[in-house]
Amino acid sequence: MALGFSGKSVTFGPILKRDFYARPTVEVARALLGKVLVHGPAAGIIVETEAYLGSEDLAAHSARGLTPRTRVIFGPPGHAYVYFIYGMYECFNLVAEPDGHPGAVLVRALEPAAGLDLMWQRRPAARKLEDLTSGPGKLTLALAITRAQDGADVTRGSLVVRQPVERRAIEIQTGPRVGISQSTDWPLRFSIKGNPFVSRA
DNA sequence: GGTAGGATGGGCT
DNA sequence: GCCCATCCTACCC
Repeated sequence: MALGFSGKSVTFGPILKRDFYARPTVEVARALLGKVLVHGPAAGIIVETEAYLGSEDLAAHSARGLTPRTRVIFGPPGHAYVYFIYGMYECFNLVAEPDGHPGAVLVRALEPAAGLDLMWQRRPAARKLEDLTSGPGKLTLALAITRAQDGADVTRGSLVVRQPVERRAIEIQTGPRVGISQSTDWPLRFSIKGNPFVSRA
């Protein structure tokens, strides 16, 4: 069973190629809404993203420069940046911008689209469908994305982003990012307006 | 309906 | 030693 934006079934189209990611981070963050994140048998439609810029964005991990943890953000686009947070959770990003230029898009929420049984098993704390993947730590649990995928090429392999077969018109809601303490006023959070799987209205 | 507080460990100063 | 790009539970309307 697969859900669409309005409950209709959705199948998956071609994998997004590297040039999709090789452009300004904000463009990538907006363009990812409605695309399908697939990891093995589990998949979800991306409904909420945040852009983290390389320069002057003090909320971005890359603001402190290239370190062992942040090296992937400075590398070629179309790769996964996965980091460990609050001692318990992992967050999944897609690297944007040309090689050598930092920039990453945090995927904050998905609409479950495939592998629902697996997701329920991996998310025993979830009480209802809207709880399964409506947050950055929730969706990595549901899709079994861990630091083992840090640096993975998302244009090939088992962790990829696909075009939905049916393109639909969506309205993008823009606002400040969540859970940060610096650069808090920048409008770098994007979501599909009205989608019930967004982490916060 | 709402929120305060705790869990838990890696990264960097 | 402090700061986290978070989530869940308990408890209170």
